[in-house]
Amino acid sequence: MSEATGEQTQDVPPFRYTAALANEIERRWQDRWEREGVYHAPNPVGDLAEGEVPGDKLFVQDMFPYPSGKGLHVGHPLGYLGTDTYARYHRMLGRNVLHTLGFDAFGLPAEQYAVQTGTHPRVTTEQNISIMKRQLRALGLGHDQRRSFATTDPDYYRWTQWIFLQIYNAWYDKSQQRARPISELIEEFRSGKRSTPDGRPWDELSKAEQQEVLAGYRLAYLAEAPVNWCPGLGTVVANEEVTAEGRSERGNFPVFRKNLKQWMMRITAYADRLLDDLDRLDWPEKVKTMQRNWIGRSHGANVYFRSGEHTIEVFTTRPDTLFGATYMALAPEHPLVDELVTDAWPEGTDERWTGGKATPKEAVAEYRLATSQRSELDRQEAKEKTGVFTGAYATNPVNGKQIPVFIADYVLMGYGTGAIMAVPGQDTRDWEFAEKFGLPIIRTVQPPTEDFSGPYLDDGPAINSANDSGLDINGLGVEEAKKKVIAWLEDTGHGQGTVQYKLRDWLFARQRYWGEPFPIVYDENGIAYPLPEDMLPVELPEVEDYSPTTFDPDDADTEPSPPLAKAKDWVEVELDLGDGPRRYWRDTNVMPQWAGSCWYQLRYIDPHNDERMVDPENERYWMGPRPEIHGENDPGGLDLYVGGVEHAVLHLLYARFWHKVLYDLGHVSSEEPYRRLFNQGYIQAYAYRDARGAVVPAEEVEERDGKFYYQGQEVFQEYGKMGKSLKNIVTPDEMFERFGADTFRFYEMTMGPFADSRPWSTKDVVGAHRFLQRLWRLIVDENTGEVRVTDAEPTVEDLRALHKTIAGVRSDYDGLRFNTAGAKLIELCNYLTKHYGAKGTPRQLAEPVVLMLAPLCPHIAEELWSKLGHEESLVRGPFPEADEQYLVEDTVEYPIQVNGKVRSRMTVPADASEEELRKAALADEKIAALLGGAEPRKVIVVPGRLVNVVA
RNA sequence: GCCCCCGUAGCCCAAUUGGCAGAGGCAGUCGGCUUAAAACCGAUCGAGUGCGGGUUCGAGUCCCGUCGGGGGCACCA
Repeated sequence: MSEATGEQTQDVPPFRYTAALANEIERRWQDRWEREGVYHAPNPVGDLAEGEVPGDKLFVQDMFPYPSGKGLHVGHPLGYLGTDTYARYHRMLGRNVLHTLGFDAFGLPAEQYAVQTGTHPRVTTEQNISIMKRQLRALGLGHDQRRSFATTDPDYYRWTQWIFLQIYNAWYDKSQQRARPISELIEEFRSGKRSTPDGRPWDELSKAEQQEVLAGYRLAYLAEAPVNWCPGLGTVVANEEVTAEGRSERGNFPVFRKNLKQWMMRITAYADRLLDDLDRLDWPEKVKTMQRNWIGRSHGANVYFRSGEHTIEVFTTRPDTLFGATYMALAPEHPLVDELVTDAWPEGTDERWTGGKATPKEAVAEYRLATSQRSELDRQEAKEKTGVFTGAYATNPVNGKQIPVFIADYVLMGYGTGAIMAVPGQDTRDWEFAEKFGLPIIRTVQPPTEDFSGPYLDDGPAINSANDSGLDINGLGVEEAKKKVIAWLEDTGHGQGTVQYKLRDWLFARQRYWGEPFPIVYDENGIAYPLPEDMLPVELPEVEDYSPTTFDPDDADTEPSPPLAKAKDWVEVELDLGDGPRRYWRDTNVMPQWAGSCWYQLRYIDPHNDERMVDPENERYWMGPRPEIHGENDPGGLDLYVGGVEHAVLHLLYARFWHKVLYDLGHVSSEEPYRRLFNQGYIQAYAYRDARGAVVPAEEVEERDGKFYYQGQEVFQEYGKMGKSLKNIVTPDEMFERFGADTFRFYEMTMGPFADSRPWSTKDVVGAHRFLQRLWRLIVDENTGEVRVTDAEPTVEDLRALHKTIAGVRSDYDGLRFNTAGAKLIELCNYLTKHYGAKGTPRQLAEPVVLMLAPLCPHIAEELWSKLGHEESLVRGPFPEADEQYLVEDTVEYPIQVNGKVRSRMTVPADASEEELRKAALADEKIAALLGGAEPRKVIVVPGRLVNVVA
């Protein structure tokens, strides 16, 4: 059986472009590229400078990969190949291109492995990085390797810590809308320009009191904050890491709200700028929308409702509906509830309001207990509105009406003021509540129809909205009505216009080992001290056990104890921080994984600089604003950032925040890190399950007549991510072995639009392979290995085909349309094969084809280029230019339509005027016959396209 | 529940942005090479654009409705 394969290979011509030959070529060129440093991009200054740099530059970046130990599947490199192709194209055009790839190497998998096996996470991480580097190298990526690093390198995280200190030592000056050094704030306090909270002079405050005041301003601050404590993991998790069911995304353990002292980042100070500057970015609209929703700015008003001697403050985005407020609802946790609740039910209290209790106090206590016992899941899934009356009434400021005050769990303490004015006429939740509790419903916006039922949420003229104190908004639209009501509230002292955000401050601490330690120590009184720059980096200590202390997953009354706390010798240090040698205790938290990826683009620019995070001159060159190219509003940043849409909110928002702080403090010249963002699609794959629902190996499934079979049994197709559990993984290594890297690259880049997700199909890869074989054969004799190009002059037809392709391919590469660029190259190759397959290709045609292919398939292109007699690598071009004279045709064939349907065709000179086209079309026999002598009503002439006769 | 994206040959995808529905690949069919085969070569077949309306001289493209697939957010006042 196996003998057959041996005979097969004997028949293959010795110099055919096979996988084996491809592999040999690829390895050889990868070695040469590395040896010659062809992808090195010079900097203006510093250790990577080589004299004058070209003014024309391009900074391309892929989203930071985590070096997983599992190795890559064919879906992973998609983005890297896209940026590589784009970068190569621009490098060939003569631009200075910065493209490299580092590793976001702190993270949980290595730490969990350490917990299980005792292997140091650094060991695992370094192994994984070297595996990944080998795979990336085999793809033929044109990275400047000198600029690669991992976030776990002390040389890198030294600067992550340094940036943390910059943020810690800064505050947000609202009047100037920018961050300033904390020292300037202290000076304002000291000089009395700004008064302290209790009015005492600054220097009379104790150190602890001063620190407490400053903590209210610092952009990185310690706060007793409600956090998501997960005893099962032994750590606190961010909101984003908690599932809708109130459990940890990882491990699926219960998560409890608990007050703990934690590092926070005051990202909310930047909410407006983060929102407004989205307009200056060249990003997918989808991602901008997601960020806008996440920041969630809403304009509205805070309104004061008097209830006895208390004032209940509510936030509303619809102050125009104030006349329709028929009750109030407070979050059950609202602090005012205890004060408001009355001893007895007012006379005639509706039974539905009492929760079946004898007094409001009992009802409130009961309801609060019930609420606290319900899980997040229950509260979210509950469709039925619940609540109880507090016994208290409040006064609606616009009309003096007394309205009942309820507590209800659909009101959240964490949003707005934790209290709402309920307007059933214009709010679905309030409507449902009002119906259930028999509360009045007053419409204050006119619905479009008389028989409209339910709450009306859209715009319309205000009704029932006027009082005797000078407020009348009847007839006004929502926006105008809002403005007028806000003005009235402010004039009369009943409220004021405000802005609310959904965005919360960023919880910036993890109780883990494998992360950046904080450059902070505490004295015996718990006062925090930032370490001076010369004590950086604070390196991770060795520990015997990498796990945080975990607890019974259901025990909410436990406290975090991070692994670093176990390194006693490291935690307790004697330092001289200016007050002489004293004893301090290190912070035992580490930074979250986002920290390292918030600023890595800056380090790519100046990876070895040990004086600064990045030299300003280098930063300005690679990232500075270029208004002359990108318009006067250009914020600067990367020229192209490519990655999956899954990072639309968190990573991209956090990185923008850090970058803006660094900009405010004068460390960078760009206002945004990523000028242009592109989300590549995902490569997915089919998977198959048998009748029992068990997954079967996708590779062994056969298709017959639209049905699928595995070992003779019918199986059923589904579509999803590549992964072990679906048994549908295909690896780049398999593809290299069967076809070579260039074939793999070409297939992956041309199987569909870069932005779209699409299914992998191994059987289709052969198409790309055949194309490269054909192209190879145009230039190399398969039997002798000799170059078979000729000095023959190409025909005009040849040149038309060539230059049309050049123009198309250029614009496709520019627009990241690699699939259509590839199709155009195949088309040209097929044309050449047809005309010259038998007699050898004119050099004038062969060379441009090779050059145009180079961004997609660099190895085979280099090999052919060198066979064509060029000693220099084609990495820096040239790239063919289209000659206009071959792009215009002498004659054009026009379709002639009658009433939009093609009825005839004509060939006319390309420069025919509209009038000539019109005459020629009407003179056409078939058209004349169809018109039957009648005058056409209208003739539409679209130059270059068609003529349409309207009969 | 709300928001966003996508439905074009058996399959993956093009279509100068409102102007002749097909560039390219896979599969199929026919032929060549071969004792035979194909991860070889050549030729060829194939959809009126998910469905229903509308605007227009003209709609895959714009608008409305609907069905299907994917993604994001979610008692956010």
